[in-house]
Amino acid sequence: MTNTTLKLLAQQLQLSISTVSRALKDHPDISASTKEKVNALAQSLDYEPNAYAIQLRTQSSKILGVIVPAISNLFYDSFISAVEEESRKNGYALMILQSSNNTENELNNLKIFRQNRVSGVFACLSTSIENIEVYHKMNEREIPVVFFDIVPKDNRFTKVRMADERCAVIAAEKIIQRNAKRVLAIFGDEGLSISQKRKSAFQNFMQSYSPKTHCTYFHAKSSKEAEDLFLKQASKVQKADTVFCMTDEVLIGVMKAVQALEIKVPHELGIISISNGFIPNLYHPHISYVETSGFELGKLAFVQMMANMKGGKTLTELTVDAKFVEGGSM
Amino acid sequence: MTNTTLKLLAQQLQLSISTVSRALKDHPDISASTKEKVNALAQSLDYEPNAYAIQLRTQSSKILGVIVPAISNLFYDSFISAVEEESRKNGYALMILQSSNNTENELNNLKIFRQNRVSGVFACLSTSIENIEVYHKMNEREIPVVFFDIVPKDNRFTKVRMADERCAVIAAEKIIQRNAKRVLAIFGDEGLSISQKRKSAFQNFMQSYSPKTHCTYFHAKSSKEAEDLFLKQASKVQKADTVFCMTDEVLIGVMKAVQALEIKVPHELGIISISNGFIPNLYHPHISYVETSGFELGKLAFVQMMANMKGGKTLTELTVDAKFVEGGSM
DNA sequence: TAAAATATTACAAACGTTTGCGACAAAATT
DNA sequence: AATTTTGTCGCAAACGTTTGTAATATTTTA
Repeated sequence: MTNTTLKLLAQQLQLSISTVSRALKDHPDISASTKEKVNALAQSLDYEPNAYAIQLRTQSSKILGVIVPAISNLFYDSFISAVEEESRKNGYALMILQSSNNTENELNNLKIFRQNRVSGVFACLSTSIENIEVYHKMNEREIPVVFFDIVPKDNRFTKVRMADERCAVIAAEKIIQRNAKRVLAIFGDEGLSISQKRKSAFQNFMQSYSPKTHCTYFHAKSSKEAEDLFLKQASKVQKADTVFCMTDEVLIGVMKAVQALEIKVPHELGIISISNGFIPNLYHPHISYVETSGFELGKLAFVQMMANMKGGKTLTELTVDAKFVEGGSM
Repeated sequence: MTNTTLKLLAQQLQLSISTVSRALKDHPDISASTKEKVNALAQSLDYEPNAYAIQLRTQSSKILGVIVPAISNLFYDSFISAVEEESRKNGYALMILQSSNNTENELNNLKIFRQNRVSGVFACLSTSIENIEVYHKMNEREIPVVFFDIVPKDNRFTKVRMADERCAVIAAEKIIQRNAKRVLAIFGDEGLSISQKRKSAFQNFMQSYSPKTHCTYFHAKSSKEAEDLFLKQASKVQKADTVFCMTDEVLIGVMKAVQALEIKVPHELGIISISNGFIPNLYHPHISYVETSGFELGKLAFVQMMANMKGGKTLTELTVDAKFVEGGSM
């Protein structure tokens, strides 16, 4: 069965294509009576406008692109979820591609976006950073780019991200409030700037406000690494009374070790992490965490995208603030 | 800056549009020398074919639609991840929409798909089932639909799903092997057919092969429900020595209770679940589970989609088999 | 009643491709 | 030398819209 088009409607109604087109969009030029007829027929033949033809004609698509390192990721999928929700409300559809943290994929994805003439892209940089030029190419083509989470330094772009340093500082505050003596702080992949930022913020805060607290710092790239690391530390004579986990990955590893060693939380060990909340709430007691909501970030990113598309350039770096969520682990 | 088009290339090279078009796709009619020239210019002006124009002309898009209840879901995101990977390899891009288990959204999403003339859609039914007619509309328009996970009974469609009954049977086998005396079996939402199927398969198997084993059956819609349920059961005199968790949700709830009660796994309690593996591996010891891989399901779904698009109708219901993964909880 | 204003509809070009067919030359065949 | 084949390339239509402008009919105004 062939799709019904304006032409078909026009023929059946003995009208011109343009009249039909205008009738369907309630154009004032068209009389009420023909509008009725047109709508009735369109309904019964269930006419659906061909998005491609529209986009070709109007040179603007109702599609937004999203590039994430991975879709199966606790943080990103809540981001996507939020963006999708907002997009749908505003008549946009999403095209989601994953880079798998691979530059080649990322470039490929961008090409697909350009070829599909998306009207904007949300991008989370893959960890290899040399490839920012391509994003300029997008801007040249007047395709706004909103970076999220892992953003470039270049301030010619619009960026939204979590208040990374704040997260670490809030965690440090709580640790000090708890009156911790020996702290084990495990951060994420040392190569990522986000790890560095959070680490130095944490370190500085601890230094300034509680220099007597003994802190040891580590990095872990995977939950396995974090688990091994914690096990090793736990076998030492001077055990930590508090552990800070920068990421969900780290927390997962630590928790496995904690369960294996049957350490009592929070009596023997206080735990605090940075997370969107899903993982921390898997345990008993719930782990206290500083919340970084991909959901809110998504909402914010969408607002920025709209601003970019409507008005002129809004080159800003916005951050969504973090808040502490009390579990029972501190 | 305006996008470079075939027309532009043609003008600059003093060639016709058709020649340029053919040159770019290595058509045998075109001489090697002009192919070179065309490619060179296309390269330097970084020409990108306009997907809309192509799709309008060829009446076939390189876009596949995916409808999932929710993107942020351990199972679905691995499905999406797999489909995305396969799609990219085959030159397709994905348009992902979430129904939020809401019929209205689902219909809306389908409309978007039709308007964007996607060349196929992967759909997971939202739990309200009356709306299958729309999918017939898709088929009438020759847009193949591949259902996954939650599929309609109607066998005019192509379906892929997990071997639901098998999963439950495998779990039952393992429970019998363990020589369990008292089993607590907690299934998912009673309203879902998948819960019913798994339950009766489990029940039948236990009846047939180990009638002496004492089993109690429950349903839980959320992890909180499962947690409360387990807590209540654990306070009884006759405690279960084995618990079966049909879903991740259930497992999460049970594990919270288990941790709260400081029950020793597997000595005091054996645990087995059905899962894709993420949640079970969060605990120590790892929870044994029957694997249902969204990933494999995604791969399978894609193959079916391609078959549907190429050849004629392949109306089959395929299932991906399940396998037992040993953790330390049994 | 003629002129002007308004209401309603139609025409046609354009968006950027693809593709069947025809045009023309050069090369090969008779 | 006349004819056929082959190699290159261009013309033009089509995909389904949108939209500026022209055309016609109807009403209002002077």
